[in-house]
Amino acid sequence: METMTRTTTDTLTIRQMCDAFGVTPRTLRFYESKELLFPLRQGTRRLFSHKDRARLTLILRGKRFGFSLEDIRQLLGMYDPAGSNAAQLEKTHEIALERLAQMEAQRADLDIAIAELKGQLIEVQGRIARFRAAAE
Amino acid sequence: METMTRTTTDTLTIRQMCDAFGVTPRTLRFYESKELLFPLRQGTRRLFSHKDRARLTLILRGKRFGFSLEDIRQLLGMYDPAGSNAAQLEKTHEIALERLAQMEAQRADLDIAIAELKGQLIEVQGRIARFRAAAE
DNA sequence: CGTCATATTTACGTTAACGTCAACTTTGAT
DNA sequence: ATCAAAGTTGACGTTAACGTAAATATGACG
Repeated sequence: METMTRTTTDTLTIRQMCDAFGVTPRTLRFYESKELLFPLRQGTRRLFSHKDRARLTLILRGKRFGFSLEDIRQLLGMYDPAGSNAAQLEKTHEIALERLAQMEAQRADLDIAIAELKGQLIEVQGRIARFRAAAE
Repeated sequence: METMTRTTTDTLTIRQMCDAFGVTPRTLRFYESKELLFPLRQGTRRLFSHKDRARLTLILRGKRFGFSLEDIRQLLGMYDPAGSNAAQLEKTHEIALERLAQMEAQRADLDIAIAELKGQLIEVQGRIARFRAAAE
């Protein structure tokens, strides 16, 4: 039969987590070691909560934007209730403002790049067409 | 028709290039070794043309989007007159279409991330405000 | 109970993208 | 002519972000 992972809890094993997000166990353990994820333990085994899943979503998205794991770790502080003192909150706020500016700049940059790439695409298509026309 | 002997440097030395783009000599030499740049030589010294500058602009932008140098190298093929045969052009076209899709996906993703980040910012600002209110 | 799949820790290996030195050579200015 | 500045080629070092392999543990199942 199948291994019935009938989980009454809303936590995922490391394998379920990997399947859900398309990453390897090594990656999840690595992220935990870097304090990006904080899975619970059932004995020695990791159990990933909903919160971990939310964080992993943000981590992977951040990576797609070219952010380093350290950048991402600091950003994740915002989603934590951990900011228990004023100084912490202030710093988190500062970092977030900085990242926001970064991302908006990146967005503008991206628009330019997309426009240019489209232009070049048309160019290349033209060259291909002329190639074909000359081929007969 | 036109005279072409000018003293105005149409090319830049490696140092001028570094100052203009905020990179190190090592980086430029590295990019050359990876066939991303093709500076001319005056004896043993490198001279960077306008074309090299255009390419470097694209390289640095690509990096900001999280593309690898290899990804970027392939994309740069589009800006070359090097696509001398049909197969080459076709492949370049294919790669460009792929990157374009990637970038448009990234843009959509970025919009979501920006919106979420703004939401969290408001949250954090609220927490800070409450902290201050409680501090008196 | 023994087996098997799944998990864990430890630790060394790998790739990309440069940094950093060392040991020349070249060139412009004095 | 010389001397410092700027440039060159190796070649080894470094960091981030994992990969990979070995030895061990644990829990479910027949």
